[in-house]
Amino acid sequence: MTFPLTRPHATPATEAEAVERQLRLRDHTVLDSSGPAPGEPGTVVVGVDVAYDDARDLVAAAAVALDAASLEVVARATAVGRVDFPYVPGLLAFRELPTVLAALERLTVAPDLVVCDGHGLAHPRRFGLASHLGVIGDLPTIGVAKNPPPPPVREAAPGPAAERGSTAALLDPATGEEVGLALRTRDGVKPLYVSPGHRTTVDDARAHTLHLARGVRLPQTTRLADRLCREALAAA
DNA sequence: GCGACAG
DNA sequence: ATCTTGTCGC
Repeated sequence: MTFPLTRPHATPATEAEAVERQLRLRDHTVLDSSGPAPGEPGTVVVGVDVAYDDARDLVAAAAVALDAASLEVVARATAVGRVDFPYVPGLLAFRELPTVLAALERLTVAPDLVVCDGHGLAHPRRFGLASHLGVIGDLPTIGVAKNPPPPPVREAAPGPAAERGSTAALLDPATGEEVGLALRTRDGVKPLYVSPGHRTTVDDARAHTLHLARGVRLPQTTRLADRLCREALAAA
């Protein structure tokens, strides 16, 4: 696949420059349109993830495409690159996206939805990894993270009930706006933190995540992409 | 001033 | 993210 308003993302030289770029891209985020319906037959859901090798300074990315109804794998792709931006909470996209984009370009099918391993709207500046990928690739995206977003985003008081499907709002303390959800995908386990990225809604993030995580905590997309990028890294 | 901080 | 065995529970 090819990317429209895209490409040659020169890595920012400083954190300040990265933040400026986030704020500029943020204006292009679309949050008032719903993505595809969960489990819609014929739609393609793609999971992306990355793995690092600090010793060799390498990063491997994987994109795994599933049929939204059957959850069968329909395509896979990987890419390996060099790490050229440090890990900075709030600026993950600049570390991971170049390689993720390379993997997505090698995918032979067009994603109807991309599930990212990280936050979307639930981000200190409302523009997490999932938002960034969505805008850059003009793709519907959602963010699914294993840990809460960095402050000032905070979880609404009573944590989610212990049952699968229960939620607690993630709020922007300044505006009171709901930017995502803590979502339990299995009874009695730690919740996931989901939020819309681009061309999706909070409820899309919730519904798709639940649909993709049947009997397991993490979405199938994330599990498969995680496994594949580790393999790609080991083979590099 | 000190701590917290997606992957 | 990554380094890593066994162990508790359904």
